[in-house]
Amino acid sequence: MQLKKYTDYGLRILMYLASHDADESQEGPKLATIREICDTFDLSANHVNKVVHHLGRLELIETRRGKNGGFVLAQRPEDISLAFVIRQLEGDERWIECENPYCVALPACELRGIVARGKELFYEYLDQYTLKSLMVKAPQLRQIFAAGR
Amino acid sequence: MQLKKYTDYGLRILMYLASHDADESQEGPKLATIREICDTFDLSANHVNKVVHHLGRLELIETRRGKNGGFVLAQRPEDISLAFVIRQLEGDERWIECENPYCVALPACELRGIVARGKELFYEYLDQYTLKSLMVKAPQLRQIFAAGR
DNA sequence: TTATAAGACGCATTATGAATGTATGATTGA
DNA sequence: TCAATCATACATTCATAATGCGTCTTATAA
Repeated sequence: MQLKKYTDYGLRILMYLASHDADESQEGPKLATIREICDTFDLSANHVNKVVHHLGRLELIETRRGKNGGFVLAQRPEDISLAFVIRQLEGDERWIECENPYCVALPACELRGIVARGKELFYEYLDQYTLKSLMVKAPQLRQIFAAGR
Repeated sequence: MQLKKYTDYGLRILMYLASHDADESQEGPKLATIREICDTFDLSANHVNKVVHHLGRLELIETRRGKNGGFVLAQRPEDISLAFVIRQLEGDERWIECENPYCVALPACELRGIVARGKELFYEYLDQYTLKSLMVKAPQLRQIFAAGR
């Protein structure tokens, strides 16, 4: 019972972009690249590649291919809900599996509903927070990220 | 992000025992056996073996070795918190991993605390429920379990 | 006291899925 | 056209959950 690294990477990428965008507010945000992210967080390019692609499909970031390509946030940090990001990247599966294989107790079992409601509470809580909530210490983050490249 | 089958099995075993105990209220509960559980839920004996052992160490059930051995609930269903059972069987790990490998953003990152709090909310919610809460449809469960053997 | 039925428990193996890697295509700018 | 960049399919590795096996210990009945 743990979030996937995949999800973790996605959140880190968004934080990186949020810090990056704020940085260059004058002349519009410069595009970040997969390479940059990998250098900063010491991650595998292939994996980050996939997460970036996924974030693009979710329209959380805008990607641009070709030379000088890259990506930026497609929404304001305060509009990106952590619940949404985590749910999407995790895949929003059931937290407990009752069919497949089928459990005989299922027709009379209360557990499924209880766990499902607990899960919803988790996400409702996360829904109070946005990418902006993660940027409370933005100056420090900018410094960390700048040092990494 | 899903509960382990191990945890699931543990909960099923407890439900089985709760239904079973209530059944024989006259002359004290008869011992259930691993074989019975396996037959009822169609699970592997080896796996159930381990879960039973674990439940015993947690003092949720009393086990008896030797011929005519088996196990019964060691506490009343209303005293067995679902939060406790799930936490223990899951192993109560972090839902997000920030060190190991270490993430550069950690010193300025808000995510860890947010996820940790969400996790606590999940368990606080579960803490409202007990094994007894799972037995709302006890008669139906008894019937299902009886048919299985 | 012996045979047997039960759990205890360590170790080995298998299965699953996350994590990572490789390769190539598509797109864009210089 | 070339090089940089994301897009995407496919393959491989690795971690660990899940399962299996064997043997020990304990308790009871015959």
